[in-house]
Amino acid sequence: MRTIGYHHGDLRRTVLDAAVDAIGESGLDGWSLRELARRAGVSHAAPAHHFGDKAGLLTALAAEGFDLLAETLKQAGPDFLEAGLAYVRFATEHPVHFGVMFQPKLYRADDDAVRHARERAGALLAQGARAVAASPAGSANTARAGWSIAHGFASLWLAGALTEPAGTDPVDAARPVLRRLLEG
Amino acid sequence: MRTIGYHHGDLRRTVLDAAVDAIGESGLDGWSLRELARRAGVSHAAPAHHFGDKAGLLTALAAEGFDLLAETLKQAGPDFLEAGLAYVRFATEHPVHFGVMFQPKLYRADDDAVRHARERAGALLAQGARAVAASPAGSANTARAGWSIAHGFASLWLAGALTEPAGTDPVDAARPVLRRLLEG
DNA sequence: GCCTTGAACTTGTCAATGACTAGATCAGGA
DNA sequence: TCCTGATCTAGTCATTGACAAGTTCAAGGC
Repeated sequence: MRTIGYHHGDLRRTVLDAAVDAIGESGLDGWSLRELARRAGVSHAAPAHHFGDKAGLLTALAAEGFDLLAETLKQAGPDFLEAGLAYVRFATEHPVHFGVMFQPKLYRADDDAVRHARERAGALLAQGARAVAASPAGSANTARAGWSIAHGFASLWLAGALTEPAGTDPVDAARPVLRRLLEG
Repeated sequence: MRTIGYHHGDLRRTVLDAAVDAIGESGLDGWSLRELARRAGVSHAAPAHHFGDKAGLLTALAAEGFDLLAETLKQAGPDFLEAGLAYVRFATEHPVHFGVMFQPKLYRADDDAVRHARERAGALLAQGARAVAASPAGSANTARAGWSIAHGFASLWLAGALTEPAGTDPVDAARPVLRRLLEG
């Protein structure tokens, strides 16, 4: 990969990574395409070639996020608790992706790449959530309950709403919480 | 209340409402202070007098949101299921407030009004979540589980992630899901 | 009735941004 | 060698957020 000269060589990835950094530092409002271009050392219009506009960049981020989530869920297997913990791990390890993914108004949710990745993750998610279903009658609601509790815990954790001792691992903190759904 | 003349009479509320409308229509990126000023029929700098800057406006929105949530929870009483459904109702009836509240990077989370309102809502929330706790030992985690499942369901609903028949009431849809936490 | 005071709002301004257009550079294949 | 498409630069314009300074108005003291 070349880093100097007319052609950057890997601008798309570089800008994407810079966006994750910038959003992670300053939130979803604290970044600009021009700032990303400056970080990458290219002209202010270069990112537009790869992403079109701001929404296009977030669309790419969302698609990447659903892909990463699908991979994480795949490795966790079909067990509910493992899938739920994997969900929390993904969210806390990729907070920017997670934050963008579930705000469809920020990007083009009907984009092909996004839709495909989302469906792939959705299938794996349903598989994990189905594992917690006792009675077939309530399986749909049980699946929703499983997704909700994992998603809710991750969201609250990222929002800083859960007061935990500093240094606590979010996955460790999530385990006894997710278990509550199994025990009653 | 006067609507014409040099003094608007109720600019703060008008701009706040306009912000909710604008964000509801175009998302958290699709609005500007100047657009809100135009909608309210005042000069482009008028909103700044009440909110300082963009983050100031979102801070006011967040504070209002926590207040509204506290009221809703108060009416629901200490029962977990009722509190959880009230939480979902609040989120779906005030999606913009809800969306802002749990993105602390968008506003000044250490603002006095916000902190006060958040603590008030938090106390009521803990009360509702405690009602689901069976064993005192697990009560902290059970409370977290209750909050997580309600928050998660609301978030996924607002994100359009839950595929329900059109016209379904979110509170009705949430009831059997939240119940899963009680039944196991 | 007059003046003071402060809140509410306007006008003017500037750097920064998003988006667009046209053009330059480069790599690879026919 | 030339052609084609992808990649990036340079230039531009309306819009925006933020700030400074000035204007209007209401309410209360005298």
